[in-house]
Amino acid sequence: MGSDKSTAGTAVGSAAGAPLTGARIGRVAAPIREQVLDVIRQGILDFQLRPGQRLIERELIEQLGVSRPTIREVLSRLVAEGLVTIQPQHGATVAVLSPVEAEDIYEMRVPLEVLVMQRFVKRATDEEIAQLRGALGRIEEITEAGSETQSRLRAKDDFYQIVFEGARSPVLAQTLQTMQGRIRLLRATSLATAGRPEASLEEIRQLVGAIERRDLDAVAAAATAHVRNAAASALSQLAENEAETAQR
Amino acid sequence: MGSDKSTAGTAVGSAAGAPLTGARIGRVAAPIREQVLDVIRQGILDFQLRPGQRLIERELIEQLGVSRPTIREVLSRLVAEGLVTIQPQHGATVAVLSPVEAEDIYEMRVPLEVLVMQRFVKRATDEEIAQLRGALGRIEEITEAGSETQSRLRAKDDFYQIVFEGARSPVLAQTLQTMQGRIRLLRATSLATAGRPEASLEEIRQLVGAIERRDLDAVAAAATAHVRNAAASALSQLAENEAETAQR
DNA sequence: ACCGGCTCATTGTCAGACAATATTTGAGTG
DNA sequence: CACTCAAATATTGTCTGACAATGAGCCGGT
Repeated sequence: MGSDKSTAGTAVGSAAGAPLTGARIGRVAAPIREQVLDVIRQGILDFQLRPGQRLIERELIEQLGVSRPTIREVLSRLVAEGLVTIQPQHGATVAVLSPVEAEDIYEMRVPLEVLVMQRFVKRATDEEIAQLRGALGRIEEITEAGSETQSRLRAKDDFYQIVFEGARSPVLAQTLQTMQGRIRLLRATSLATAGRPEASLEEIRQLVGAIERRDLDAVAAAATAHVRNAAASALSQLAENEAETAQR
Repeated sequence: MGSDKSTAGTAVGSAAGAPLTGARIGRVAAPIREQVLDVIRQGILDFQLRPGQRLIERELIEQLGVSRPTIREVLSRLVAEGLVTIQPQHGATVAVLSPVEAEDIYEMRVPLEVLVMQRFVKRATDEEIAQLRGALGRIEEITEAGSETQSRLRAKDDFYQIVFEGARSPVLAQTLQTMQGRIRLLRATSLATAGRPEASLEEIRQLVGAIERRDLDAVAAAATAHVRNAAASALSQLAENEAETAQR
């Protein structure tokens, strides 16, 4: 199964005499820990690893075929991202987002998302704006087809990816990306998928329209509305879940 | 010097027969890597480690008396905090903040700081507000005494500590704390200390006043002004420095 | 049926090792 | 004398193996 070990190790080695060609494309260096990081993060973000689930080092080692130091480094990184919690003598678990934290994150997201969207307006090329329109189109398709949550999430990720690129602010992008990751945790917790795809879509349409018109105020309004609505939807659903759980 | 090794190791072990007393207070567990993390972070924040300086694993190991995995874990964490940069096959250096990044961070800080201050107004106890006034007093003293940059920074840290506590939003607090850390890097880069202590002090006075009156709008205005001015000052100084360096 | 002790699972930390790559130094040449 | 190429060195990336210490669950005794 997971015998990825060989990936980096052997491969290129000492082939023959060809002295110049052997380099560049070989690209032996695909830092293992980056790969591991991506795998686990994706596992969390795709809900394969559920919030609250324990992440036992030995198991991860076996499944991924890497060594313990690597795993530990990766887990540390994920802690920093807020996707994993470590209890001192007890180990790592996939983070569980409390409603209060979720609310905070949404509240922080509002102004930051306004900022990034306005940046996009100011800095993106026409081509990038066109790409954004394209990404919107894909979201529309998926929503109309009533497709899986997974693919809609992915389409939205693409959308944001374009925004982040065009906004030319790595710091802002990274912060927002982390926040969105944590919020996705929430979605896993509340099983949600907060089924308001149509409303959400319309908000995004508004947003893209405002961006194309380069109307900063409208952009701010649309971004604010979008995040606020998403927050309201997610939190109410969460509250519901909470109530149910409590009743039991 | 750094023979902290013994801290955890020997201590409690297998003393004699006393079966019950050995526990609790002993507190053998002071996670080494947390200590290491604090030491290095503090080193960076106190300018002992200058931006751009290389952080060679072997040296850190020798100086701190811990093992390599520990060091690497800590460095990873610091990367996540934005205080350290790692270039793939080349190692870690203390992060250097570019003017562009700095501007971004300040811009993000504005709305977040408004948020945290408003939260403080809404959630802090009267006692906490009084503590804030006290912290302001200490900043005043230090400023009037024309004391060292270091102690003024520390006093301001205390001030913010109270704000973060009272705002009851760990997520927000952590984000802002990280940002402030990165900004402090900037200060080290531009040697700065941005000598505008009086103006800054007056702004903080305004802020505290608004908080005591529980005037949310005034709080927002004061917080915005404070961050904006700090940004302007820091960035202009940075630009100056840049120009000088370029001339040479 | 409850409490205490014991075993086991898991983490925290270390030491040492090896390969792969970047940087620097040095030597040879035009 | 400047420049290019090759060897030597320094440093990171990763693995293996080991041990102590702590927390959790189980089992037997009262």
